[in-house]
Amino acid sequence: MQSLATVETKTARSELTLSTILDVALEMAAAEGLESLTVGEVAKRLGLSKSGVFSRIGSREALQRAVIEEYGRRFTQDVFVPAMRQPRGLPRLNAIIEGWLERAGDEARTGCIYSAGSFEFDDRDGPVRDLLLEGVLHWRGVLKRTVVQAIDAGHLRPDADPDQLVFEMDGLIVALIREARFLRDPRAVARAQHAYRRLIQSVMTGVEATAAVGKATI
Amino acid sequence: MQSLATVETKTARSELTLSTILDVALEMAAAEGLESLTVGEVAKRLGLSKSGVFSRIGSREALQRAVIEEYGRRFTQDVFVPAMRQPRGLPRLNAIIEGWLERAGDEARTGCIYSAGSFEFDDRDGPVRDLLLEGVLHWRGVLKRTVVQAIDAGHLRPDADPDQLVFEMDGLIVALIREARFLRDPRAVARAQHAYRRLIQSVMTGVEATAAVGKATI
DNA sequence: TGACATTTAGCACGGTCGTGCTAATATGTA
DNA sequence: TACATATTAGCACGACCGTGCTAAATGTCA
Repeated sequence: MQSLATVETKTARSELTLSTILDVALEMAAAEGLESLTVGEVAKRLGLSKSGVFSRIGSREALQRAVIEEYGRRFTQDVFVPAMRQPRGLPRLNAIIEGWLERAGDEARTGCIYSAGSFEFDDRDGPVRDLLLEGVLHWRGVLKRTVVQAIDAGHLRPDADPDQLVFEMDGLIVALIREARFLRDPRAVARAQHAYRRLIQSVMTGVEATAAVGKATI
Repeated sequence: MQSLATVETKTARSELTLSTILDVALEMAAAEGLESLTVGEVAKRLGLSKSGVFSRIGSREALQRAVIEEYGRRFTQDVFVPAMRQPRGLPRLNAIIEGWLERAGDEARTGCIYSAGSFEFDDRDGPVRDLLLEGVLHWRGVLKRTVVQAIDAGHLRPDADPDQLVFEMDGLIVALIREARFLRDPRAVARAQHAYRRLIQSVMTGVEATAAVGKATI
């Protein structure tokens, strides 16, 4: 009973350090990958001891999981939440991809945990992979619903294949990140935008849809 | 002088074990990534001692480099060499992509060193990254030349942007590999083929070009 | 068969990793 | 101020890493 209260007081401090741990861990994981996320390195960057950090996070894997979840929250906040303010159909779809490409372009420096993680954990089963997969599938689900809505609204051709479109759009993000980070081509974002424009135009229907694309400045 | 002869005799045995080392290292690197390629694990899989393996390879990094080069040779042999037998222009381009997608589909199980390596070494400079980059740029160069030839031959529209096309095609491979390995979707190859067809048709010119695509059964 | 060169094994070193256990410190309360 | 409690540091353990050094095994040739 009182232990609950004391727990709350206890967590007051430690949660603050926990959140700073998360911050630095997120930065590390984004820059160098989830696998090179290391307890000692996090501690060093914070000026803490290794065991001090460890006692907060519980385990390395728990830290990885926390990082993934926090990254996912921020991603949703940055990309999907703003796009939801756009009207259904093509405008919203454009807003999602526009924001996504923009963010992926920024990540040329910081890195994307989900894209890099897709290749780090394509062969390694376990909770971390599960969490990554869950995030990817979630966003693809949102994307697919948006595509379906665009079809229903008559913005996209009724014979368009939503799964195919989702594959190509999500693939475009991965391709963009590789182009920017590995090949270090500053034109990567422009190329991805160009590819998206071609893709969407090949499944668009009428004139007002074209106007919508223009409005979104894709 | 005689030392040269003795060197040749000496290498007779060791080169055999070296090539088996390379074989197993290639398999490991393809399955789990270049970074998780480990001297002890290679030794264990071969029933050799760690130092026995080490004395052959010189260093871990040298083994990684050897693996990359051998992988590149095989890739050239499997994809580019056969495609070169096709006539210039679109037929050859189709053959390259067709073979590439096919191979990438197989790699759903084995893995692609260059694709995974693009994300493993996007932030880590050094000789290994240089070698990976060299390979990627080389194939993209071949791909670009082929695209230019297809434009010159009138198969592709003269205003087509070769660099943009190369980005999209190479990106498609990366997207396919992620789709197959991380998301484990068996329809990945079909999706990538579909995407390629749409891409190429958006830059094609006439009727005989369409026939060429059909001939290549893409 | 015996001498020799080559190839492999044994072993140790220093390093980093994740993770427990225990002591010291900082904090909040009576 | 003194005490209880929450928070962090210190330290050690076992595992694995790459890499040298030295001895043993293996094959080759006179």
